[in-house]
Amino acid sequence: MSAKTDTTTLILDNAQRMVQTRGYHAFSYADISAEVGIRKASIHYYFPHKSDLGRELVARYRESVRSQRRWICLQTSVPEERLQLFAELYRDMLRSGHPEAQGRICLCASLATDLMGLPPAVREEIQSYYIESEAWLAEVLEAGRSSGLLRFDGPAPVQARALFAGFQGAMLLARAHGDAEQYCMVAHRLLAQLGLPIAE
Amino acid sequence: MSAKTDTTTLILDNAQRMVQTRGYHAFSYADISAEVGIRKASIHYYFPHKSDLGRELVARYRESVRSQRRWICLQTSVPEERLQLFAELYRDMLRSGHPEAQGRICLCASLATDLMGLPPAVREEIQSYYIESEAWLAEVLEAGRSSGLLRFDGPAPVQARALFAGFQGAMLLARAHGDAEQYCMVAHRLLAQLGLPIAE
DNA sequence: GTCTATACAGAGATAGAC
DNA sequence: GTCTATCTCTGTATAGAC
Repeated sequence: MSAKTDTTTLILDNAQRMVQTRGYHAFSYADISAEVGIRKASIHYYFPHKSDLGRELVARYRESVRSQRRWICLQTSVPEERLQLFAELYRDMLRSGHPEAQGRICLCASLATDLMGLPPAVREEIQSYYIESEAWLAEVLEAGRSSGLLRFDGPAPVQARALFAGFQGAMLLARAHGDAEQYCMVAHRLLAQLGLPIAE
Repeated sequence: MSAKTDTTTLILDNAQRMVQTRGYHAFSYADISAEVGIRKASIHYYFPHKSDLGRELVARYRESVRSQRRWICLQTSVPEERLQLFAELYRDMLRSGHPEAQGRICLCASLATDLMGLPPAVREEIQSYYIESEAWLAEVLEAGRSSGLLRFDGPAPVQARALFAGFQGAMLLARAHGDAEQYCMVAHRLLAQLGLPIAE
């Protein structure tokens, strides 16, 4: 219950939710102001420019997902289970929010759309997120193949990127269809193709 | 050489390119004005509201892709080859533009990010696009499985959605990595997983 | 059809008081 | 730290002349 409730965190939390649901260019300092309960000008005290806010948003998100991957590695050392738990991170994002999920997708999937219209500093954070995520998946895939539990051809980094692309796209599709469960079905299928026994 | 060059088409072409590269909220009537060479106010003659422009954009795109799918069906009746050609539609989008591809992704992938901040009429067009595309892929997949050339488990519509999600996500990733060829590698891997022989 | 001119709202941002 | 006040720029949209 002792969640951090300092102003910086409140601003970031609300900004992140809005980017995940509406995109970078569709939220403003005025929107945050209304949610957090302080005036527009006060937000500039914490984040002088919107690009500062954007960069910090991605940096924090990267660190958060990184820490969730570490958590996954503590839970299990079975490659299939690690992939399954990773898929569930994104499932939980889609489901999060009020009763009927509003549909939050991966922060970086949302930002990747506007990529070309984003400050360079933000763009680089996004690229790093993708590189990190794909590298982790590649490691897990390779471990699974070595142990004979996963089956796929070609280099693990390519398979990792294909799997990751599937997750990112599945989030977009699930939200467009207005049904978070569509994500789960697709994720399940993607993992099953790797030779996973029926799980979850 | 007799491409339509009427003003309506010019506006739509430029607007589409900007949405595909920057997103819906990151282009304005002023931007189009500069590209097409008429004043902002004149654009309102063709599209009174931006939402009118957005709706027409997706409707035209839907029809265009629909017609390209028909073209694919005329080229070949081999399921694997149809999937391959479909994947190449998106590859060509990523590559299109000036020498070094600027990275145009699927119009609907771009719009799907801002989905919640879009006029309902636009949102419905996008959903229809996804439903159509997935239905076509499901048909092709089922035909391939029947003929013994493709291998996958479970219902074809789910596999179709997983494949489509892979394409959409691969476009996002390829652009984020700044390399359209990454899309090709992922698309190739996605198709190979369906039991395709090494092609192209 | 295309123009000039203008209205109006919202955006990001700053100055300076408390 | 947070406020009020203000600024400038941009975005969407309309009116009316040509």
